[in-house]
Amino acid sequence: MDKSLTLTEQKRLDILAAAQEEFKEKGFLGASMDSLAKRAEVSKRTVYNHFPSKDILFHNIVKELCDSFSQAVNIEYQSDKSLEEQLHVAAMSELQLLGSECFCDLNRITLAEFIRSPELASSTLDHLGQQKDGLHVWIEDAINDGRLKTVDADYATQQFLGLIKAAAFWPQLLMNQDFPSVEQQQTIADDAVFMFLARYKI
Amino acid sequence: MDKSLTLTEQKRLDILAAAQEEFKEKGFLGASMDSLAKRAEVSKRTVYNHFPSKDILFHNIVKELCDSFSQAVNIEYQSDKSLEEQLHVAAMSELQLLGSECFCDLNRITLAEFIRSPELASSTLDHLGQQKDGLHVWIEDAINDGRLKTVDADYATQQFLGLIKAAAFWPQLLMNQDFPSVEQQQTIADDAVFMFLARYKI
DNA sequence: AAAAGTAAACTACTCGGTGCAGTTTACCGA
DNA sequence: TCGGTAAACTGCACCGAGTAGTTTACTTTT
Repeated sequence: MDKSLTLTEQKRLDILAAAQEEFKEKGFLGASMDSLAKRAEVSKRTVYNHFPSKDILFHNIVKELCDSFSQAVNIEYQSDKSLEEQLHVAAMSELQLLGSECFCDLNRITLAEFIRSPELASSTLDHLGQQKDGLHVWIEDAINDGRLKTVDADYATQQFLGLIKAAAFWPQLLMNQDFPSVEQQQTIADDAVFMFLARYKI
Repeated sequence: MDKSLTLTEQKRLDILAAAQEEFKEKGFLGASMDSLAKRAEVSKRTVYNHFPSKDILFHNIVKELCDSFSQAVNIEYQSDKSLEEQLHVAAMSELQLLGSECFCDLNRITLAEFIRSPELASSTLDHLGQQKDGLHVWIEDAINDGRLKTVDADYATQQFLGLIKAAAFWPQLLMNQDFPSVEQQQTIADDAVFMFLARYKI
């Protein structure tokens, strides 16, 4: 075996990559198995040898993409550091995630289908095991440490991420806006931290 | 002419109503003209007599729905009232809009298609003439009146609405969450106003 | 030689859209 | 109020294109 994988595995990867593009561009219904096979430079039969149906292929794509983000935003509460500093790191790390190509791809692929059938959304997210958001845990820890007011951590997480996504996610997803520059990201993060702590810091 | 419309107009409205449901449930690609005609209790030929193609029918639906929201959130800056009070009114009025059945329908129908083709999004929004957001103007006025720090009004509007939508729009659209109760809406509005003014009030 | 890949034809649909013959409705002059 | 005409509606068959998925007969990899 030379540098890399067996041919079969390589074909499988080609198919997954082509399917990801196809689904991203045309959505689940619009994607065609013929066009997808052509894209992967693979016979259609080979596609069906690897993935028995379009649905199964789609779920594999979604799962693969989700797995690649299972780590999510990892932030550990540290009682010896300032809340500002820690939250700023969290915000920048979230911004980096939002700006990453493949995270955006995942959302383009899934959100359109999720809007149409929210039950599919919840079932998919359940299946992936709702990884408790790192920020959520951080807020709980900060509350328990007596440094944040006692509030619903879910709700507060929503607010913090909402501030960031309003500037660096939804406009890009829906309106093709450019992703913020690094300086703009700093501003977005600063503002989110400031507003959040203005409301919740003790 | 009495209250009721001519039969032709009535059929037209039946078709539009059925099409709206069909598109909402199945999306543009998933919607079928046959199923839609059956829903409207109308011959398929009649559908095509009123609307020459599926695309044209779709655009009519979108336009109709958009028009019904052209007023948007109307808020007039008043220098003799507190910023808190005015913003709170704006937030509650935005929340009412987000909670309205038909606004949600519009978004279910359009956003899924917009995610897939942002150029369609911007062309549609251009065509509808981007009504300058009332809140945007309000912020500019408040800045000019020297009561808010000088900032990009677009960005600040985004933040304010982001705080609200994070709790009362996206979770409902994507995860089928219940719309916030009136008390929850009060909390959401209070928080958004507080955090916004903490950052921008002079 | 077994396992996997290939191209192309094929099945059994569904869909957007059209044509048409016959029926219903709206309307207008008498 | 009546009768006739034009326009609109109906149902159904039909077209061409495209779909997911299968089968076949053949070639390449391992």
